[in-house]
Amino acid sequence: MDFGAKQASEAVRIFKAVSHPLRLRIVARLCDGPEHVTALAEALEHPQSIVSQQLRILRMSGLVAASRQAGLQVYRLAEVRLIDLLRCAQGCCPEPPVDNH
Amino acid sequence: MDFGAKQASEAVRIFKAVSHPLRLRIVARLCDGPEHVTALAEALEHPQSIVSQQLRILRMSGLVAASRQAGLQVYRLAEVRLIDLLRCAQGCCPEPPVDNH
DNA sequence: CGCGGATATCGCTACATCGCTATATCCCGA
DNA sequence: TCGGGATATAGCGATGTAGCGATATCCGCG
Repeated sequence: MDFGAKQASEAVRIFKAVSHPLRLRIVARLCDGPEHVTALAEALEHPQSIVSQQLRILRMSGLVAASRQAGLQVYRLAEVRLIDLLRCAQGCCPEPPVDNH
Repeated sequence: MDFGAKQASEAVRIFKAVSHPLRLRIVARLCDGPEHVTALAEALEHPQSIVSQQLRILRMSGLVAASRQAGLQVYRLAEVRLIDLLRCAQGCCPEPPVDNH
């Protein structure tokens, strides 16, 4: 498998963004649909300021995007392919045996 | 998609380890088979001390393992699921389709 | 033995990130 | 226009990580 230097840093952008338990869980939640800040903070049981801070990091990394709806700041996934990545990471990739070459 | 706090930190262990261009490229290389330190350092064009340092981190994170063969310290993948993860990251995450204006 | 290549570790400085509190900003409805 | 909920940011001390050169350790071979 070959990662060029440029391709590597691109992938690292993603990996870094989810290299934090709270951020990972935020992203995982957003995979199921948009949510607003306070709801995330409550669901994940973290202070609002921290959640907001991590959302900012995710936003700057391009993983999520925000838009205002009904007075609430709603965040959603900005990179759909994250779903595959997370699913792979989550399932511990139980399907390697399937493809026995 | 649901990541429990425990499951999240487990996944983060992996993500963190590859959240560094050099480490990512090392792991990617090891996906194709074991290699020894100096070969990695030369292939990736980095000083030996740095490669060794990152290998140490990867080793401590449990992503790679080392063994001595013919006088050389040979590193290999320790987590097979990394192959799927990297393949996904490589194929899915890096920049959007090449739309040549 | 002891040399020399291979590998690991150390000491250091610079910079990023963490978690947190307090505070600032935004925006809607009354 | 004002109050207040919703959201973002600033500042802080603590900790972590990067990269580097120098040096220490390991180990097979002659």
